[in-house]
Amino acid sequence: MTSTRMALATAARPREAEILDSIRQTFAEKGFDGASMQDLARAAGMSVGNFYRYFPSKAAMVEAIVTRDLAEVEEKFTGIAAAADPLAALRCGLHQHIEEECSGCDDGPLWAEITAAALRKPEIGAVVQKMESEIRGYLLSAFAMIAGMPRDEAERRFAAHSAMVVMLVKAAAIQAQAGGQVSAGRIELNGLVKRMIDAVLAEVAAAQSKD
Amino acid sequence: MTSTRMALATAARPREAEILDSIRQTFAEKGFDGASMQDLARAAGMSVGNFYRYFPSKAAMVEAIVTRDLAEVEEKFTGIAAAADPLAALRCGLHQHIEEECSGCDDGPLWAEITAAALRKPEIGAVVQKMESEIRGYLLSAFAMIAGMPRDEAERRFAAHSAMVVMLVKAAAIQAQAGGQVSAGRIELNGLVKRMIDAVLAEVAAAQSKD
DNA sequence: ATGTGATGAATGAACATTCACTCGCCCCAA
DNA sequence: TTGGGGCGAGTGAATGTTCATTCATCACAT
Repeated sequence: MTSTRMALATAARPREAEILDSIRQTFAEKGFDGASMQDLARAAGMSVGNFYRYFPSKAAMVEAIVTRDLAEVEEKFTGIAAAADPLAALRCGLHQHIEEECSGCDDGPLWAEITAAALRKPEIGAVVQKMESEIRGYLLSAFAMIAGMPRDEAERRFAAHSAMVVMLVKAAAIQAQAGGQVSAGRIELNGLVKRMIDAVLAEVAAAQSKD
Repeated sequence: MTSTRMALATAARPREAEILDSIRQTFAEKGFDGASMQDLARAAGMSVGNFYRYFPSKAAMVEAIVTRDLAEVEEKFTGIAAAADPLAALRCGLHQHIEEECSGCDDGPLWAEITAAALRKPEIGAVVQKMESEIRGYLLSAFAMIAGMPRDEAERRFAAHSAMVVMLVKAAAIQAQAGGQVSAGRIELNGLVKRMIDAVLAEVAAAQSKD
């Protein structure tokens, strides 16, 4: 997804999206509280005063980031829902996401910041909350398709499974950016994360035959 | 572990430990960058000037926090190593830790902050890195006992497993503090986390019979 | 007296937020 | 075609606040 963003960076596209990219990077580099308004404005290539016209507060920035990412996620899930084999498509999509986070796309620091900020600032907590619950919603819809059960039954039986997938993906993204282990260790861990995700999906798929 | 800290809070114990507790809370409440030196000093019940005598920088505070927590972890692992059934002891210890993080002990925000800060500030990254690699080391030693293999073989085969356990425990602690889901949902997720940990441990234990 | 642990006011830098202002552009009357 | 006038993006200096860090000073036990 980052590649898409990068590819279009030079082309004509709404100003706000470009600004959003610079905000992402600045938050990732300096932290949520560490990034000053002047840092953010300068990174966006504009004056401080004008910057306030776009984002009156940091919470508004997080909201914009979340909204855009959520749209990308939704797109992916509509693709999965339309696939001939939703289970395979979901599995593949998740594996790919884990791969991407490991190399190239460095969203880990950004989400570490946002996660931490969400636990302190209620406005941000609410925004992040909403995002995660929407993603869990997409997952549950996919689970319902996979297990061949009504949506509300999937909700009852697989709420924890959806939460686990979200948690694993986020944790893996954050962990992938921790510089410590050699690359071999990271790859091994990523493989294990993928197997864990497979195990969660297997439990969902197993409900199909039982019912 | 928090309970231990709390119980001794009023009794006579080294000053630095008390200060450390107040620092933990302040970081958790205001964030790593959000907490000013004056905030930290006031929370510790002392003047700003004197505070610098104890901790000349925020990195030093993180180092002290990490060092103390690491000592607690080491204690737990020596207990596990001495147990009649190390697998059961490790499993039980991990489950208990997941339980604790869910209710009562709110270390989630603190570790979210430290994790985020570690990705930005190299000094903190190094400290956190060292802590996690030591914990992975304890886990690997336990794995070696459980699987009945030399320590270096465990290191080769289960590096990812140890990293996964650390990741799961941390992610669960952070997730447990996110206010969104009702308590029922949290408990379900905790149960699934425990099962995931069990699955990882089962893989380690399974190596025993094969070899 | 003297050393030790503690204080909190002082300093200058950095911060969030506002505001008076410029400039380029487009629409429309003449 | 032209020119004036309004509109909105963009500026950066000004204001009052908070920050990290230092240091002259204090209380007091020895």
